[in-house]
Amino acid sequence: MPEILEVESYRRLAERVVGRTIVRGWADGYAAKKLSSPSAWARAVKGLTVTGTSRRGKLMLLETDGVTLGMRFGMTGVLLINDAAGIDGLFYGPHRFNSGWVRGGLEFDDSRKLLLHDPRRLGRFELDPRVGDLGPDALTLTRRQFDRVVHVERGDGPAIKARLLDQSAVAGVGNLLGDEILFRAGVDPRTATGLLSSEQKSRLFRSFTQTMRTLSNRGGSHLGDHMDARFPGGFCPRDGAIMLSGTIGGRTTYWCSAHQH
DNA sequence: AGAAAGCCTCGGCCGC
DNA sequence: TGCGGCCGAGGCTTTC
Repeated sequence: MPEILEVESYRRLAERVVGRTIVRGWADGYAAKKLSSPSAWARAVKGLTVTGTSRRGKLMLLETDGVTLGMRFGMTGVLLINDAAGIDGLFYGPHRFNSGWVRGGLEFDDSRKLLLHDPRRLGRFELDPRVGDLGPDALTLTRRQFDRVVHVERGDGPAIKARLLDQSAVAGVGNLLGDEILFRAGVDPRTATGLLSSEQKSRLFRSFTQTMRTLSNRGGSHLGDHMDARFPGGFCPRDGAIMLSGTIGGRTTYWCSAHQH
């Protein structure tokens, strides 16, 4: 569930702890999988003061007076802050809170806690993450940046769907946003990136920015126009044609048999 | 029971 | 034929 729009909402939530000092941090073996050990998180974060928040694609960043703290949410991770008012957060996956699903977090000097709630254990904490490995952020992608996203050095390149999901090309597009961008642009997800016509590229860029803006306003990556037809045997909400599906870029992909070509 | 919205690793193979 | 890099498949993990 967490694609770029969800992670951006987590970042806005995390703004509430800017200025606070971390008195304690903890992480289980899964949340700390990218660190040298689970205790490395607790050691590194203690005493840090949060100076700001940031984000690149699906990677959320807490800036501090020391190391930068990175958080990834995998497929089911949600960021929560509990305070006197109780659990405060957004749910996109299992729509309930289970304390057994809290994989790690931070406690601040005002006793609030920032929690990683993650049933499937694919969320990760990082210390000074390598933001430079990621492409430009999808929420602010310019046409110039997009042209590099669809640029292919040699051969025909990967399917455009796979390229859109490549976080080193553009950071933040997940499976649902990728399908929605292609659906709105009327482009077949299997099209080799290097074989896209200039007209298709233009349509894709317009669709890209429009999808980000529209779904952000609607409130989530799962609120795209094609979602109603996202099941085997579904019909395109735009023209009524049968939807096709298959695995592209390693993920289940749905597209319209008529208007996406 | 099978599939799931992220990400990492590995191995095959393409192209120079 | 050799090598580096690209690209796709598979695995992780738990839930509904």
